Amino acid sequence: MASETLRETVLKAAVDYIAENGADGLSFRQVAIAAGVSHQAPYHHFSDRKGIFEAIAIEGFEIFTDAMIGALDARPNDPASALLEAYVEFAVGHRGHFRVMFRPDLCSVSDNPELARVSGRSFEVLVDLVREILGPKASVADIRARAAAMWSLAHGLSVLLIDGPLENEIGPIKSRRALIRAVAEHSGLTNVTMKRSTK
Amino acid sequence: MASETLRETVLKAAVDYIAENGADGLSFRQVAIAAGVSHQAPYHHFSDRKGIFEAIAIEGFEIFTDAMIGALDARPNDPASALLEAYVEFAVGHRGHFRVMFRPDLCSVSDNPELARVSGRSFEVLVDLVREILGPKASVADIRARAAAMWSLAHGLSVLLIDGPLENEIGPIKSRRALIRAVAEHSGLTNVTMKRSTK
DNA sequence: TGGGTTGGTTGACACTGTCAAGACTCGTAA
DNA sequence: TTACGAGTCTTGACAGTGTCAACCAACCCA
Repeated sequence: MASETLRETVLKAAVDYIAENGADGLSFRQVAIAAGVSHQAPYHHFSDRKGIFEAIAIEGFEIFTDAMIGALDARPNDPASALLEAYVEFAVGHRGHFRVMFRPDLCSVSDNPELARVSGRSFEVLVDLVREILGPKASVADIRARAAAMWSLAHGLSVLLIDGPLENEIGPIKSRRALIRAVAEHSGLTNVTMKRSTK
Repeated sequence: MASETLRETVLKAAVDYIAENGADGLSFRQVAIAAGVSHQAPYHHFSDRKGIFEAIAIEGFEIFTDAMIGALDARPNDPASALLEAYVEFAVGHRGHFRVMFRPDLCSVSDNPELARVSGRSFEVLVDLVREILGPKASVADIRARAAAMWSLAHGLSVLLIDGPLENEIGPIKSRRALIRAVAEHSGLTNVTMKRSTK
């Protein structure tokens, strides 16, 4: 039990640090001594520095997937907007996780099967939605392109928001939700009607 | 002269390293000894580790802006697509620069006026285009939202491409240019007609 | 009772960014 | 010619980092 709490303590401290300062200055040792434990103790819970990032990413993808599914369930008649909003709100609200999840130099999908599984599950939510939007007659190429477009828009907006350049250039953002909706409007990717309903 | 070449050598070596391995493992000392010089020599050309990243970012934004302007000049009747393509191609072709330019933890715009200037100039290219597309009657809010949407789409696609997850999930990409065009098609952000011509 | 697993410790290693001080090579002024 | 000062590079040191190795203290179960 004590071990479980140490693992969780380390994880939480790391996520908080990354949300504030970015992932790169994170010190294995500092996290340990901040948790009141020797500099080597975390090694019993994480294989190495990378192991912490992988654990953060896995936790992040699980929260992320649930958030997207929840948003789609809550707004079934505006699914693309709901997904976009859920994506960006997750990134902003969990930037400690988000900053790690898409950084292959920190946590490689090819090195960790569990990470590959949960990140794949996230992507499936998007692809399933695209299939519903485009209908059964859509080509694979179209599905890929549409998924890439929606993912790019959501991901780009998220990154530009949490890393700061967007606010830096277009000025302070009063309502993030209003901006997301306006971006969605202009993109042409939302406001869609389903071509069929699955399940 | 010899100093100039050392500065350039260090810069080039750093960019190449980052393109391969990401920015975080970059070692000031390794770069120095790889250039055949003492571990302290680069300090006469860069104030500190951050100084290298700022120099890379400034160089990157200059290339970036030129690339976008060149693409707009080359395809005046399809400017939004031209910009999107130029953005993504720059990111892929100069990933060593791109990986640094939008990382405020590595190079902060607020700490370096020159960096603020060149990054602002890049953004102006985008906003000028949006103004042309939307016409003189467009509201500020619409211009902001449209610019944010185009930037997000381009930035997101770039990040997902160079960091790998896109190819990881949708499978191998035969023609990057074809994918970019398909993504542009699916979004309503390209295929626009100018509402007025400036200059 | 006793051995093995689990979770923790201390100590050491090479490597990092950075500070401090010295050395070499110049062009220019005395 | 000589002296000097700026610019460039070197060597040496320091604290902090990730990681390896060995040791210690519980605890569970045969």
